[in-house]
Amino acid sequence: MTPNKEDYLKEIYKLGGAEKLVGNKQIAEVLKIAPASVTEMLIKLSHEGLLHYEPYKGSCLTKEGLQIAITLLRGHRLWEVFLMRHLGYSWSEAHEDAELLEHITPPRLSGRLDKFLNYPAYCPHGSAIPHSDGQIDRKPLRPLVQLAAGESSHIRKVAEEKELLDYLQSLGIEIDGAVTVASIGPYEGPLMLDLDGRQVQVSHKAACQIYVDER
Amino acid sequence: MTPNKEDYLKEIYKLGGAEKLVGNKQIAEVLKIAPASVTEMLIKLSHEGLLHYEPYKGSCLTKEGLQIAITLLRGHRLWEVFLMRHLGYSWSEAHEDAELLEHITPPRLSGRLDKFLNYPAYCPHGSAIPHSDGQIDRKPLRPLVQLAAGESSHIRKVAEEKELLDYLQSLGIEIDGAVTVASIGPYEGPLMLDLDGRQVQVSHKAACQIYVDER
DNA sequence: TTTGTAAATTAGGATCGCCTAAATGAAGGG
DNA sequence: CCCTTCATTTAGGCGATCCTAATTTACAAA
Ligand SMILES: [Mn+2]
Ligand SMILES: [Mn+2]
Ligand SMILES: [Mn+2]
Ligand SMILES: [Mn+2]
Repeated sequence: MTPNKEDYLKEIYKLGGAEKLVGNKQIAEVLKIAPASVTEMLIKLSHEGLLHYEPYKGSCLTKEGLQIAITLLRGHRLWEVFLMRHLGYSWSEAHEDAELLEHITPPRLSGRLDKFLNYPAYCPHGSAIPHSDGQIDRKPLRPLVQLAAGESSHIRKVAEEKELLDYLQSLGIEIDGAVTVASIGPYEGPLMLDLDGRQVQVSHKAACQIYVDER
Repeated sequence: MTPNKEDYLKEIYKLGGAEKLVGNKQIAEVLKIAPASVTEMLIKLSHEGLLHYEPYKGSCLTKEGLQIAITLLRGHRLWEVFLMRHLGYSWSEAHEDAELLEHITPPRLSGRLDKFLNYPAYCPHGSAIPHSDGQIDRKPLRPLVQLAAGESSHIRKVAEEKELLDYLQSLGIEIDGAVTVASIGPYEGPLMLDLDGRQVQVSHKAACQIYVDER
């Protein structure tokens, strides 16, 4: 296992590779690697038994590949908690450095870090932290953009992308904070939100990447 | 810069490459890489301006190479403090995992870790932690094995090698602890030490790797 | 059914960091 | 000063991972 192979597995997982076939194109895009190189690596990973590869169709993770992806996500999210809680990192900084730390986090380290942090259930961006046995507590969520004007809910998760994270943090958006959609601009216009009495405007695109409780 | 190039620079530094020329043989040994491969890499690193390479003579670090080596040592030792102080690692475990963490520790991270740890001066094994400007507070030390029977001093540092660390920690040897050499076995025989009233026997080889105050 | 388009694969190469085996240089003892 | 020995370098290769360009396949619209 090398850091880049780990990233292949992790990204395939994030693209839904635990349930369905993921196309090479998407993998090439998120990893910023030429499609031809992705084909090559996928064949190698399938020979290693980490994923099922169907030429011209796509790939999905095997049990072993899934295990590696989840272990990686666990390390990533635990580090994010540490970096924000104890070192004063911002949302995007924590995500950035955790991207590297995740690759050198053997079970001994993630286990002790987990204990030190008092077994956090979620990363600072709201994603569930897998347990050491690979179990993940999922919560059903829907994008904020699906709420109708006047509807209220609680922000539970935001997508992890540097620019988005900096944007949302500068707006003062917080995980588990209450939100009410005051108004929705027409033609994918901005949404006006009420956060604990504070009025905040967010773009339609950002609202697609913010998740709130379902129902 | 890649992790292995960083390790070349770090090991050259530890072999004295900041002051004198270091031979390829030694570098090959500590890195467990074939001498031919070392030659090749040294030439590459010299083209990158990180060290001065004199064929058949040896190498010494340039200012830039030294900077990288010291930054690496700083990250390594700060992580060791964190791992032992907060995660309950042993001497050898801390050294092992820090070996990996050091390579993914940008200044932002080491700076904040340093602050979180309240600016420790030494790693758990007694080596000085370089400041962020590269400054290192040296203390003059001599190996314990140089003490005469009856002489007393304080243990300030131990060499960082897995087996040695496990051995010394199992004996209850501690940095900054008082030590008196009770007796010295003949012909490189074991030393009997008095540690705060406790009698402990250590091998000659180990006594070569334990450092106490000079004079 | 044909065909255009996007996705995927194949072919051919480059670079990096490592290896073994063979050749060469340096340096001290005789 | 020569020779032995050990350190070092050179030569030739290998596997991993990435690339570009060319070709093939899949799929859906016409
Ligand atoms: Mn990563
Ligand atoms: Mn996160
Ligand atoms: Mn290292
Ligand atoms: Mn140390």
